[in-house]
Amino acid sequence: MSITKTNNILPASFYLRTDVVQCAKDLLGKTIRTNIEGQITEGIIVETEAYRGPDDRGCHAYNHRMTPRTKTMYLPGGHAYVYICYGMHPMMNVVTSLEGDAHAVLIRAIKPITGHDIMVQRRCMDKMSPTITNGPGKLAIALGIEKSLDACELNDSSPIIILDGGEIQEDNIYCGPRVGMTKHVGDCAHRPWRFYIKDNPWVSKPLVVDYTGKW
DNA sequence: ATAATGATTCGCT
DNA sequence: GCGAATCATTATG
Repeated sequence: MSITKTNNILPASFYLRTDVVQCAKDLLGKTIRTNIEGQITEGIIVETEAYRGPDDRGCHAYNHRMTPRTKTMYLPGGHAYVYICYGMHPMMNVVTSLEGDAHAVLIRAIKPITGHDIMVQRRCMDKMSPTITNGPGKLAIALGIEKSLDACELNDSSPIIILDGGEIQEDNIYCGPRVGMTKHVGDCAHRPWRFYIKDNPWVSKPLVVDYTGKW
């Protein structure tokens, strides 16, 4: 994997696109950086999932559901949607599309590139290992992302930003069913909206190699 | 006010 | 591979 990182923040136009599935693919290879009280950590996004309210049963905003939690998803693209899962795990999502259109991309795994020591400490590990950020809850902890950052905008003065970088070749993107959709009936459960970089050791789960970028 | 659920993780077998 | 941990969030009364 040769991924280039720039120091350019992704422009608002990246997030304001109306195709959240495409945004999820395009976020692969980008760099997420947090600055939490001066502690800088960065990682390359290697796995994502698309959630598309209102027609997606797997999405919190399915059927236009509006609650105190989900209202963040209705913000315009370029905001963070952070919520707590299983009562303890923070999940980092990027809101996309236009205001009122509840689409978001869950970041499921990153490859650490800056601030390894800080991440190891936050994860209470004694050394770097692939398990440090290979899951949505894990990477959020490693990056210091907490629920209090919910609804914050991803601009140059935000504690969370995403930097542009080289695009991943289509041939190097695999897709498959999203994780945790088993109970959802209908074809929503089978929509291959989980994306990951092929053969990347930092993804959360081994490949479910049924697809190669086609659906 | 109460009960059910979960876009997970970790430890143990 | 399996099950517990643990509580925010939601729906319902």
